[in-house]
Amino acid sequence: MNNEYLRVFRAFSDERRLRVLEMLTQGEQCACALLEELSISQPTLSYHMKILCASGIVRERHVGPWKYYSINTEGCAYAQKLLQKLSFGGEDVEMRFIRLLSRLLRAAEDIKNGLRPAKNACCSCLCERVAG
Amino acid sequence: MNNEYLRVFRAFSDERRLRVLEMLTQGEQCACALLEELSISQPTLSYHMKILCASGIVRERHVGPWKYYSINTEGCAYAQKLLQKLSFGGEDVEMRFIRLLSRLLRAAEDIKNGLRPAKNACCSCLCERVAG
DNA sequence: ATGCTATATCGAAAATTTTCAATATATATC
DNA sequence: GATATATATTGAAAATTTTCGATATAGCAT
Repeated sequence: MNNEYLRVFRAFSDERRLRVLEMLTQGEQCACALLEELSISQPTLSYHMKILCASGIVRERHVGPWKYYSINTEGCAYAQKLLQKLSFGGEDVEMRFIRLLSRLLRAAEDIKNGLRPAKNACCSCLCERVAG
Repeated sequence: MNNEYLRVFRAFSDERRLRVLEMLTQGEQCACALLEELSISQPTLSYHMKILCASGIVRERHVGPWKYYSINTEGCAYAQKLLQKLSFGGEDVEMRFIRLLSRLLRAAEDIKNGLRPAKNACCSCLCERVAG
């Protein structure tokens, strides 16, 4: 499976990162503002911001020694797209049929060879076996 | 922060769960089909399916001793809504202003008392201090 | 009821993620 | 240059998540 999804969704799977995102919805924030609000150490903030930026959800901007963070609209749109893809998918009926068929054929083979059905042989297969 | 977000997004933050979701986009699948495809033990599948169902992303259906899983469209729509909320947020300019103001006031207080600026006093404060 | 299969739960080990003190790097000021 | 501040990195401990063997529960068939 494509780890693209993981890189993006992982950003949302930690309470501190979610709080950062929540703060950023109120507009651009500098690192020190975030540090003040969350009660974590500076290295910990750095760690989380790296993950958020790597996911594309957050954008960073340097000004002298400081760093400003803001929501990256493009990255969020991409996350939306990935989520949508997982939610509704390709409706690939053909692929689904092929998979089911291969399971049925395997089961039929077993029966022909006088073997007992394998464990976890699946409902569909068993039903077909009964029907056939 | 509301853990609602965490419960939903955590569902997407594991490779095995993402693979399950990917399979479910091709239509309803029974537990044994998932077990066959992923190379994990039965208790592990059970563990992941519980998380997916608890998040509302996946729906389960019993048929005799078997269990069928499918994408829960409502749950996904909800996830979309949460993601959108985090992406664009409330645009609460007022809140942002209040926070900035309180930081400035604190800095001003420090200066009045002849104190040096605290570490991590933040760019905004420093700028204002220079300007004022 | 007994035996069989599918799934769930428990508990401990394994793997991963998060945390922070110490330290490094980068930028600005003097 | 030296000094000070902001952020990054390292490395090891702490916390959390994932994994699976053993076992429990539930449904079906004989």
